[in-house]
Amino acid sequence: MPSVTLSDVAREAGVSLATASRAINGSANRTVRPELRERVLAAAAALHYSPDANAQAMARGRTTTIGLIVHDIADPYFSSIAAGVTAAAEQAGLMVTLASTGHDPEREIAFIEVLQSQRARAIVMAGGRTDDEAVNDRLRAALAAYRAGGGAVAMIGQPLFDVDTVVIENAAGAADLAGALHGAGYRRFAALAGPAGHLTARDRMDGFAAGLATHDAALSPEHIVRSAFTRDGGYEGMRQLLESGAAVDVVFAVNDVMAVGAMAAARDAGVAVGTGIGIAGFDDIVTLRDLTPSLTTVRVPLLEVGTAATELTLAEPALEPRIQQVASTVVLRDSTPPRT
Amino acid sequence: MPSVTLSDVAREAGVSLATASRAINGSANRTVRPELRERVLAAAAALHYSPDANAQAMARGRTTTIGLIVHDIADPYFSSIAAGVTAAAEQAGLMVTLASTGHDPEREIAFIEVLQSQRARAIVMAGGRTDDEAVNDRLRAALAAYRAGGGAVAMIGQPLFDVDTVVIENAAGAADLAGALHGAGYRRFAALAGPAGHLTARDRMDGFAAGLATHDAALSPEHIVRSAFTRDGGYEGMRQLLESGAAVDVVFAVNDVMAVGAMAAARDAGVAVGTGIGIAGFDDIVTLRDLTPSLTTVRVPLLEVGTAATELTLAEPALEPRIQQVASTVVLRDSTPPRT
DNA sequence: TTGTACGCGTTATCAT
DNA sequence: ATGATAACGCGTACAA
Repeated sequence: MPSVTLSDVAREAGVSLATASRAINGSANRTVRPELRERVLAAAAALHYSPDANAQAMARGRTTTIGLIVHDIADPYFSSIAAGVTAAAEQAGLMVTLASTGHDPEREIAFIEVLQSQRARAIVMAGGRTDDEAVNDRLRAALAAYRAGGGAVAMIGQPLFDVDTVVIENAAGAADLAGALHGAGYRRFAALAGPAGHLTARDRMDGFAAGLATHDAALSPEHIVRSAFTRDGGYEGMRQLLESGAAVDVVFAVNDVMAVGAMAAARDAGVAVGTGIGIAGFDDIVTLRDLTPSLTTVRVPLLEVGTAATELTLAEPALEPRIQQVASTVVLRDSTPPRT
Repeated sequence: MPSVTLSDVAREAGVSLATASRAINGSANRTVRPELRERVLAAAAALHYSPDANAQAMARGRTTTIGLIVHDIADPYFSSIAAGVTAAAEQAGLMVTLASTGHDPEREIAFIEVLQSQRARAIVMAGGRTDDEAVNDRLRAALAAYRAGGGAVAMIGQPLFDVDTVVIENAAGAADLAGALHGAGYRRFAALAGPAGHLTARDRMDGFAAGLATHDAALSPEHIVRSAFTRDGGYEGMRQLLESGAAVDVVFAVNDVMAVGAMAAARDAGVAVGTGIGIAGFDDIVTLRDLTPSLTTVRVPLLEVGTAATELTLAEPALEPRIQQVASTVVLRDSTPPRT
């Protein structure tokens, strides 16, 4: 209601609007006498002046907003990334606008358009993509339109959209994991591979298989079960695997939450995780570090992934899309004890 | 760069700016002939027109933004709330601006001011407060200034700031938990009480003690240990408790992540959780539902808390601050098996 | 139903 | 160093 404007401050201080503006934003060349400056600041304080960011955005032609689009902010994978993004954004003096899409590409597109309307400086997009090229094309188009308007974009995951991307070493990490498990004495492998079209899941599976191949081991097709990329998917997949009576000594779940579901399924089936059957995941979700047995996984520095993506969008635009790899490292824990 | 404005669209469609505006925003009384309307929409599509949200905000005098302030978005407690807020916001056609403060009140205040600058419609603030009245007063002042500007505020936690609040039944839930544990046969209680000034921790402790009193049981002071409101705090507190050689059969940690730390400490000390010593938490963090043994806790419907808070801010402003209780319910699990 | 013109709160250009 | 004043992109009385 008592929306006090810069004009009010100027009048109160007995100076012109221009001077008030200069005194307050204190931009580069603040050509304003200290005396007046004080008067203005005092007036502003007295009137409880709060600059209107929207008006500033209009006048300056640029906002102070960065958009973050994730599949599900309640998922620890994404919330860790979000923590990195908010930290980097604050560092840069930006506010982050959060969109949680519930895995719906339509909403991703809608949010991109909204962020474009807000004239957000940049958009960070996280979350595994699928191989649905119809959807991908529309996403590409939305991003292209946004970028045409001067916005920067950074993706997190795999380099799919010809924009700056923070690439998570899914294949390499999974390959390393395969090697480590083989080194620990495991020989009969199975995998909870996630949904068919899921690219992250696919990369991890491919990497795991490649890693096994390095050691003359292999993953027979009947030991690969597909299910949702979620805790319940992991549970269901593991249940099926156990029910099939497959002779397996370790199972790789393509992410930690699926591994958690798998552990639960094993327990429910009376199979001891660790001694009875090994289970490994991917991501190293912090909240899950105290599971029993502790979960073997591949650590992805999610927080840094978030900050890296944010910084990418803030850097000088490059001609070529930048690809920034972040290393993933194997963490062997009790869910895959050495097999003698 | 090729920032196409409404004027461009109007010109392209051969109509006035006003008509273009009416045709596109399609507000209540859209007094525009279908024919022209089509022309405008076609022109907008052809030119890839994207309305400038900032300009709209200025002209309309209100934004489409709601702010969310949390302590740490990576914490599952807050990310669950955030999920509720984003969902409710999308429902209402609003974008949420996220601030993760790292538990720093100074940054909370700073963010409130930024959100005020953005002219955000509302602010949802989550996160336990302390009894530091100096800080609380400054927070109160910042919120008052924001509200004076016409913004709505909803807090999540305890009714501390004379604003609409979604109150989590900390005391009642803890009391119920105490009763349930007593009913399960536990008699020698201990508690990891969190930091001294932490109001949420205090409420839960008070409730727990009250619940015990109902059953003629009690919590002796030497069985109350104070430590950080975190996983590591729980670990450390439990370690101290065990080291002290206290004769205890169940320990109540004032939140789930502390309980997780406590479980880890018990294991490291060779004490079996469940059969050896009972452990209970508070919150029922979803990601933690697959712990072994499964954790007895008090469920707080965090997602609904988030949506409820959001809806409170969007409702017609009331004269009195609204207080909305959300029920918390005891969930007995394997970490506190019946004691015979 | 449509168009004209003003206002929203700032920044920035250009004189002074 | 300071002050008018023109943008910025849009919504909306008011007039036609």
